[in-house]
Amino acid sequence: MPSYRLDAIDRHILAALQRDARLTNVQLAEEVSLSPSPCLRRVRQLEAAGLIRGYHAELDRGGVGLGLTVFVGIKVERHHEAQANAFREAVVALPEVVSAHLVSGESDFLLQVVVADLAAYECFLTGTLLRLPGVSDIRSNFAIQTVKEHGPLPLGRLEGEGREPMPVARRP
Amino acid sequence: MPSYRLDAIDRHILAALQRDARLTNVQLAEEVSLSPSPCLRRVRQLEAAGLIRGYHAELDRGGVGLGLTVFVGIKVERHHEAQANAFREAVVALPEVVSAHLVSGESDFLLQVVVADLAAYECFLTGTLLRLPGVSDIRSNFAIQTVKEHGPLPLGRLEGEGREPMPVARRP
DNA sequence: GCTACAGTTGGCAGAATATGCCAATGAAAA
DNA sequence: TTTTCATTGGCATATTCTGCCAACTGTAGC
Repeated sequence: MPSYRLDAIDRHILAALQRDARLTNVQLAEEVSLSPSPCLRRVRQLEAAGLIRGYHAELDRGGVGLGLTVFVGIKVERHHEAQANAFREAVVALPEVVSAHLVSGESDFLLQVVVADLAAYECFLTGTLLRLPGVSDIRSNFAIQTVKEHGPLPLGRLEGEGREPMPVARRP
Repeated sequence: MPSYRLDAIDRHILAALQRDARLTNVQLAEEVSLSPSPCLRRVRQLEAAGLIRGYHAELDRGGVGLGLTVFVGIKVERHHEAQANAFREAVVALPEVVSAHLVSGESDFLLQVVVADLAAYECFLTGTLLRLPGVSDIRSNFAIQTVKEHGPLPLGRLEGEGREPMPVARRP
């Protein structure tokens, strides 16, 4: 289990696959100035190391009939640890919840919820969210306009083009 | 320009590609119980209709050295429309900003920002965000734990398995 | 300076896949 | 029933995937 170091080519590969996950290995190899064999090997290594967690199609939410995105701030009663775990597990299992983070600040959790319309959200809020274990307060912020979405991670911000810039641990 | 209607097979295709964008067309065809030819044709149609906006690799943020995610609420002075546009364009151009929405509620905009660490965020906040045009207030909520991320859109919540459920317009 | 060595690369070949074309199928309209 | 139209499945060819092996590069040790 060697600990992993990303060189410039690895970052180039990650950036390219982040932009277009359906690149052919031949295309990818050409983009990063490598022949297909070592390119594929690097991709497999990045996958095995857990740096690439998956490949996903990005869908048009409005187009598939999911027109409403809501950012939901939730406060929970922090008395029991078991209750907090129950809350987390419940949230993970909800298909309408696209992402959920424990955050600092006013709310304890920040959820991104995707539903068809306001009626569906009302149903989800009163029928599901408000009944989750330990919830003490919910604040719903509706997305009125999407300015930017699914932006790529800023890999360019890591380090220059140095040889072996950054030690990276394998999956914890 | 035929307006688009999703049937059960289309939704199945979308769900599968959302889960794993590197599925082979042969695998995808088998999963949706179609032969490769019509399967590929449907995928191409879904892409052309704009329902599939792209395919992206999901990276491990910590693994690539981007260990800090911050949700940033921003209030802007709403006096000039031109100023609001300038703000939007500036935000879109920032690589650290992974997503940005105009939202209802306390803040006007909600940004998701990804940086290496707290020092990088301090630099980004004081050197970039606070200097954006029209910003009047900024509230930073740090992600302490990621409970769920990149959850698939809940296509199952759309309609039953009816024939031609839902009219969908082409790209606006 | 020279040798041994570890890691990486590039090329090759067989298997699998992508993709355009055409006939066949099935359902709705006349 | 017949016509029409959209969709499907199969086929052939070009491209790609992927494991294997030899060559190369840079480093450490002698």
